Amino acid sequence: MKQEKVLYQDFLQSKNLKLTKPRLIIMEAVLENHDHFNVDDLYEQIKMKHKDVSRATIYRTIPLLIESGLVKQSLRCESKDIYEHTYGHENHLHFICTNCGKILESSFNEVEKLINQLAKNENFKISEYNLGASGLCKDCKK
Amino acid sequence: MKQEKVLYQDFLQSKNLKLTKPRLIIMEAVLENHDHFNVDDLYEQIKMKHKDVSRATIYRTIPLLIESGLVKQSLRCESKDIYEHTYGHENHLHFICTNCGKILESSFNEVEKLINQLAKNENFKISEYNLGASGLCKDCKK
DNA sequence: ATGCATTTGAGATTCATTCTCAATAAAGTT
DNA sequence: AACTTTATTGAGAATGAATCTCAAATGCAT
Ligand SMILES: [Mn+2]
Ligand SMILES: [Mn+2]
Ligand SMILES: [Zn+2]
Ligand SMILES: [Zn+2]
Repeated sequence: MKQEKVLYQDFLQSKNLKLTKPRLIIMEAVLENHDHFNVDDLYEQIKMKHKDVSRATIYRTIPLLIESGLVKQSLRCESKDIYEHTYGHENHLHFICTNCGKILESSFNEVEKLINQLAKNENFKISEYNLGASGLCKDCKK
Repeated sequence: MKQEKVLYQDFLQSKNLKLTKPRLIIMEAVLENHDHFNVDDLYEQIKMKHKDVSRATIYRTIPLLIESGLVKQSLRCESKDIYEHTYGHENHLHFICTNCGKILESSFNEVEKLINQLAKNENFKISEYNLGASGLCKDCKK
């Protein structure tokens, strides 16, 4: 919790970026949110808390959160980019139900190893995994 | 080559969809294209051949090609949806270079097995895999 | 050929994301 | 605490991919 905050602040300083109120508000919202979220979700979440930040600023700040390692762009849903906060969350893959939209997560230690091997064969340096599948969840299967 | 054409025609008939000139032109363009392509790529490719089809029709036809199993939505690049034709192409994963944009492909038989197992644990029925990673290709690594 | 339902093309529309720019806030200096 | 400099913000305009609309064209069964 504190850890991530410090990480972000250090990141901003190292880039000579100012520690502004909106940047802190957005970071806190992101850390509080343990789901997959899009920009509008964040915007509403922040408004609920009686804080206020414009959409433009959220759009501008997300790349910073990504570069600092707190957030990852994870999926696309309903033609919107979806994010999730990653610090402290293990790498995982997504099973997306095409019927109800539910997103299941599943950890992928072994898969990771295999993919690393494939990347090595290609002489490719992975910086981010993007693994998933779509189909039907157990409830929608019948 | 013929195989796919027949498959597509059968699909259209089974859905009571008409076998129109634009639908055939688009299908042929897709089959000739062994790369990853977006709608504009297809549009230009078709225009080169002195054929003519509107963008609107391409947008409308791609879902049909996907449903018929000839095409798969594969990636997003420069905020455009990217497709590739799948019939006859083995399942594969994508390594995308964040520096030069190059896309490497790598087959994933073993990975597939592991993911199938994970899906089984979740009682999830996979209909489409979506596997990849971003990072630096061998040329951009230095 | 004729008639009817489907499909097409052109342009309008939508909507997520990015951009612009005047007003504001951060942070360093006196 | 007031002053300076420079980055950042908010509001709304702009962009652009994808979708929609509707009159004209086409496929297809008779
Ligand atoms: Mn997730
Ligand atoms: Mn591919
Ligand atoms: Zn479901
Ligand atoms: Zn590269």
